Formats: sequence, structure tokens, C-alpha cells
Amino acid sequence: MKKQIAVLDRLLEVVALFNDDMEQTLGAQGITQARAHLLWRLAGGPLTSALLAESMAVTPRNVTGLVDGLVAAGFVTREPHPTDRRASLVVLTKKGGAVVREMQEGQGKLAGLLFADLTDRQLGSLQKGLDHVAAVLRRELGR
Amino acid sequence: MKKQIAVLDRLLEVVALFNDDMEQTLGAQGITQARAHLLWRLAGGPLTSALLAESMAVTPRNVTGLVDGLVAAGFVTREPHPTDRRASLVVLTKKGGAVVREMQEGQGKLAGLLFADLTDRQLGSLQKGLDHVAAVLRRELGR
DNA sequence: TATTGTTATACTCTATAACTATA
DNA sequence: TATAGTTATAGAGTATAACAATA
Repeated sequence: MKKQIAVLDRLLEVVALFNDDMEQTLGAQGITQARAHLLWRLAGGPLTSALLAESMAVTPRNVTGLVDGLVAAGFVTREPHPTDRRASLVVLTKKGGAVVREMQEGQGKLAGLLFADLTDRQLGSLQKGLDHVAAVLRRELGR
Repeated sequence: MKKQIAVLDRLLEVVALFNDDMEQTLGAQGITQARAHLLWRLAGGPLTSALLAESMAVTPRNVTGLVDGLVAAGFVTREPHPTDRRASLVVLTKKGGAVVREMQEGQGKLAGLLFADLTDRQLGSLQKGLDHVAAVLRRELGR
């Protein structure tokens, strides 16, 4: 029991250190954690404010402010929605896309560090275990 | 490579779900993330504001505000420092201690879920790997 | 009527700077 | 002089509520 907790402690510490590292790198470009979160959600393509708010689990009002800042800093633009004149699409600029790639590379690097010693089979088993835990937690949270 | 990243994604999701769960539980008692962080630091015993600020990587002014809120809500008290009349000690109340225990139990539960299938030896190996990663990240951060 | 995104307002967390009491 | 903790002030992130434009 105690050993499991010690390992989890260490794991959480590693994740925190990684986040600090990333935050430091991004902070130098004027990107806060909340803004980075939003940019990350755009990696798969443009989204409306409503979809951003939902996927970030945050209010629409909040998204307005974050997008305002990101537009001013040149990381995203607001484009008219092709079919719904109420809505607009938030789109990554070239500069914003570079930031997202940078975050993806950082994550890839961490994954390499963490799992360097695991075989493909062990990785698969770990993935399955995590799937299970995620399912348990989601049930507990009623999602 | 891709598989490693997928597993890390899942791992980060699990940690986020756990944090959401904990935040929801604590939020119902009026405890925010920042306040929970401070309470967590007191698990090992009373600390001065200066030590709290250092261990939380936050300014002393910030600690003042958090402690104010926690005192008002009855989770901690300020006690005079036995030898330094400038300083005061932040001490958990019975109510605050119960919250810390609740957090510890939550963490123990997550550790159990995550590592249920690992043998003691596998746990040891994982711990060693995490130690290595933590060291690498610390070096990178210059800490 | 319902939804999208905004303005208005308020609270928490955070930082810097200046100050008081004590070391 | 230096340190511990505070007050003063400001900025970012977040929430709720009310509103205009559009669906």
C-alpha cells in the first residue's frame, strides 16, 4: 500500500515538473496555462467558442476572454462560420500552429522518457490498465 | 512512439479525472485547489508563512490571503511562533486535519486502482524509472 | 423559443512594491 | 541590516446574469 502511494507521489511530481517546464517555455512567449489549454484544443482543427467552452469545461464567457488575448497576440483568428451567422470559428495562425507543435513535441519527449524501458507488450498492458481506471473514475464522476 | 504518446495521454487524463473528482469533493466544503494545496503542505505539521510560500512556490502575500480564508472557514489557526515574535505558525484544526486525511485516502484509492496489477518488484522498477525521469526534468529546470 | 457570443459585474489566485515589527 | 508578515494595488482566470443577433 505504502509503496503504491510513494510511486503515485513520484508520478504526480513528474507530471508537475513537466507542466512547470512547459509553462516556463510557453510563458516566455506570453502564453499562460489557460491559453495553452485552448490552443491545445485547436490541434484537431478550428472550433466554435461553444465547442471550445464545452471541451474545456469552462463557461463561454471565459472563452471570449481567452480568445481575445490570443487574437491580440497573433496566435489565433476569428473566422466567420460558413453556415451559422451567429457563430464564429477560432482558427490557429501559423504562429499558433507552431506553439501547438512545440507542445506536442514536449509531450512526445516526456512519453519517451517515461516509457523508454517498456516493451510494446507492457505498454499495451499499461494502456489497458489506464483505460480501466479512467472508466472507473468517469463512472464515479457521473460522466 | 505513437503508442507511448497514447499511453501518456491516457495517464494525464486519469490524473486530470482524479483531480476533478477531488476538486468536486473539496469544493463542496468551500475548499479551492489553492487552499487544498496549502492544507496538504501542513500534513507533516505546522509551518510558518515563509516556509509555506517557499514550499508552494508562491509569494508570501499569496499565503496571507489563503490562510485568511482558511482561518475564516475554520480549517487552520494562526499560532504564535515559540521563539520568533515576528513569525506565526499555521496549524491544522481538527476540521482541517479531517480534510487532509480525506485527501490522503483519495490518493491511496487512486494508487490502488492504478497499480493493482503490479507486483512489488514491478512497482520498484517503476519507481526507479520515475526517479530517473524526475531527475532529468529537474536538471532541465535547473532545480 | 433556443442558441451563439457578447457586455456587465464579482470573486479567487497570483504578483510586485512599500511598510511595520522584530531579529 | 535583514527577515516575517502585512497592506495596497493590479492583472489573469473563472462564474453568473442579462442582452442582441440569429437559428
